[in-house]
Amino acid sequence: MQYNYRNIEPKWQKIWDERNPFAAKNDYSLPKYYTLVEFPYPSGQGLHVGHPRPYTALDIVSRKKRMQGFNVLFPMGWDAFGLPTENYAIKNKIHPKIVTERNVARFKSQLKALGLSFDWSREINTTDPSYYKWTQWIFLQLFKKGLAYKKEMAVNFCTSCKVVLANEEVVNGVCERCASAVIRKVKSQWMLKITEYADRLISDLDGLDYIERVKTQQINWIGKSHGAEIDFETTAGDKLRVYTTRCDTLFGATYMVIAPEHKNIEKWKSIIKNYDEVEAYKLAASRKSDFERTELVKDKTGVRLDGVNAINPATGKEIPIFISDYVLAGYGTGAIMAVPAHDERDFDFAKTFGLPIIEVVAGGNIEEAAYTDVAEGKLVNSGFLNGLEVADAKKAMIKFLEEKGIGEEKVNFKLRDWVFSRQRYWGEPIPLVECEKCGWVAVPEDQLPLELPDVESYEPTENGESPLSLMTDWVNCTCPNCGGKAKRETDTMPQWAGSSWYFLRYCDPHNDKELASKEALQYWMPVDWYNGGMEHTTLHLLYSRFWSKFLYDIDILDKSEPYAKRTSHGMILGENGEKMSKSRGNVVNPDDIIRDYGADTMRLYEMFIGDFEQSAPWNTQSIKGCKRFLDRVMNLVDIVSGTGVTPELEKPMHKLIKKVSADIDNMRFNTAIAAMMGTLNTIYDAGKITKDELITFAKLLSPFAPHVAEEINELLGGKDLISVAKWPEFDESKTIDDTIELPVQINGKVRSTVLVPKDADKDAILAIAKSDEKIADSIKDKTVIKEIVVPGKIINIVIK
RNA sequence: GCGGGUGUGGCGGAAUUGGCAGACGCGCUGGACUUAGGAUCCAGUGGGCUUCCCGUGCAGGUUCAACUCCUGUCACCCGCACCA
Repeated sequence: MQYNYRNIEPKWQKIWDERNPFAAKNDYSLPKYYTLVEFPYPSGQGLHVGHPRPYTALDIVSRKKRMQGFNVLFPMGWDAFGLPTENYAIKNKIHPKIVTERNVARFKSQLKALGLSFDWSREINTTDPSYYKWTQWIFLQLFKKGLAYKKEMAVNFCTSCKVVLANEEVVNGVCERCASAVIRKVKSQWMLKITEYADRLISDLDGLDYIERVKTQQINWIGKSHGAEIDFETTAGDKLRVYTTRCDTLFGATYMVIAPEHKNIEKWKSIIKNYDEVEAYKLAASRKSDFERTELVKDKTGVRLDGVNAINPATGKEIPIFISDYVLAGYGTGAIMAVPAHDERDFDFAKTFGLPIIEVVAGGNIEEAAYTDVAEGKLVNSGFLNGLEVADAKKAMIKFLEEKGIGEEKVNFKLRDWVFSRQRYWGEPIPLVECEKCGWVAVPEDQLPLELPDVESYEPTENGESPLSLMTDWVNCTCPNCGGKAKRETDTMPQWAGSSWYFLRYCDPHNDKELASKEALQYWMPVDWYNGGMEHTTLHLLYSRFWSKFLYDIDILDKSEPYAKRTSHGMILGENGEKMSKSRGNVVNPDDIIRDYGADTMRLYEMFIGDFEQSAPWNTQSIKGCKRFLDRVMNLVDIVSGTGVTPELEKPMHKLIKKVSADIDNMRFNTAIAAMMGTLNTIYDAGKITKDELITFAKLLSPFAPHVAEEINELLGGKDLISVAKWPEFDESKTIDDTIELPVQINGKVRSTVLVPKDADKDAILAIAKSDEKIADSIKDKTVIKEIVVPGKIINIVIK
């Protein structure tokens, strides 16, 4: 039976569209399963073959769960605010809304051509005012609870374009579009206090089924560290506070370093003798990003503050103070005590500047390198700490600091608050007004959504303000509080905002009273299985968990964690093994693949390409194998005869059901397909198959290649959709062979294999092994030292 | 630099988690069918000095047994907070 995918794929897609068998039901008494994939940013390039990999994977999971009787929610939408659309709009003078509509239409038709079982009736779009009304509403709740605040922040500013740039738009320190110098400009920005949730974001990971590397990456990103803050007296008559995780090494602090932005520099201006030099260094540092600054370059740079010294509170000695850009203003107190003997960065700096290196923990060779091991070594040269282990020394030091009132224990996080302002047009307007009398005031909730006004130009303004700031009619307003003169906030939200809660909207996407009804949220949440890229592990995943916890705290959600399970797929690389990108010219368009091989083949290949969690290079040649497999499966329709069980296929079929079911649950799609290929070969060897067996085979195949499965089912007389048929079950006893082939090793090398009954005991197995001709030959005239029999696994005879 | 990960035939990968390394597929070789083959079918396919030996980035170690565990080392990939 030849099959023509160009006819049958559109045919079944149309039928699915009409009958809508994949819509999630609003019957909350059914067992539910919520599968989620990251909704795409609808870029101008359309889908590339990387997109369908995770979509197909969770489509397979969703289809299987439906066939197992679950009420499945598997939705799709568009994360459509963002920079590329805005830049395209600026360049081509087209409204970003139009650009977005176009891109969404293209993406949607491409996704539909893949036969994905999304519930399209729940489609959402973050740029839709009926959606971002609730994004704004959540922001207002954060604002009202004091979790949104304004802070001076450095931003990238192109001196030529007069535009605030994203980090990505800064390439080698210059503007991506005009190659002019980029400076760090200080602006007042809205911030969200995600750091208040830092502890919970770590501890609540405990009960969750996230793959391990996602958990560790989150924990490390949040970066909880235990340490102490210590005050150092200075010769300027004031104090300089540092944060350290190694307060035990205080006796070894031979100098101090403060960040170039540290406020004391301004304060000490009159007593710093080399202020010009310091100022010049500050300027140079302002041109670097944090990333460039912490990158360990060969030579550390810095300038000593001539005229001010600090006093080490442990030794009482005067030590110099430097500014250097390896110390960041945003972490800890923006100042450190430098212990070159036990910190690599301090060691390098001390070597460069010829500063004293004093060993205070024995165990290393500080002539050669800093000794940073905290598990081993005792304190030396450290007064009252001498002889203590590092951990004990830390405790003793904290006690000392607290008694003297010059410091205390302190927990610090690497996690920083979330910069929530963008000086851009294509984002959700921040629904706040600044009143001359009342300060920042929330736009009343009944006035939401605060819609994005139409502007003439999407370019940010001369001074780096958002394009919205030019719309005086829109900006000038009255204060909702006192009725006085007020101005609207003209910054917009980052793209992260809309994606921080979208999974909640899917639960009840058309609700105009609430972001979603309480019942819908109680029923559907949490997401049972969320798959997405590793690149979203630290930002999107953390931001959305943060918002969920906040919504839990204000009683919108009854669970504080949004995702019960999180997995991550590997990237599909170009044929040359490099990341697919337009600039590398190695992008493969799924449209071409669907045209030449069909959607089922494309789906199958993307799942067969390798371990789902690992990246794999695309190879158009290899697709043929998947096409051949589907052709051969279709051909079974011609040899099918009778009903019931074919004796030689009974066990292979039961094994296959078991294997495919387990592999889907464990996201081992590649081996599930390999098993189906193997069984198909067995069927061909047998040369026959019954109708019942072929239908079972089609059911197992249907999550992977749904069009082919539907077609086979129809050809065999099936009236209902196989996509929602009952998933096959297996009989465990029929998956076990009566005899097992066991390898027999001599001295760890396989010399023969023997067939043993499945329930034979060790002695029986050994006897069979020894009666094997080859084995008997090997052990005669030799001394047997040891005999190892692992039933079901192996026999190893050690001889001399 | 910091954090996370990967390394197995010509290629993508598999190996029940310490038990036959290379399942399944691509490619390749030979054959069948054919006017034709970039279709289909059949057989073979890690390497070598082929009763045997070697082989999972590299160097050691533990074990009856190591792709799997331990120590060291090299290479590559992803993220680094205004790309999404």
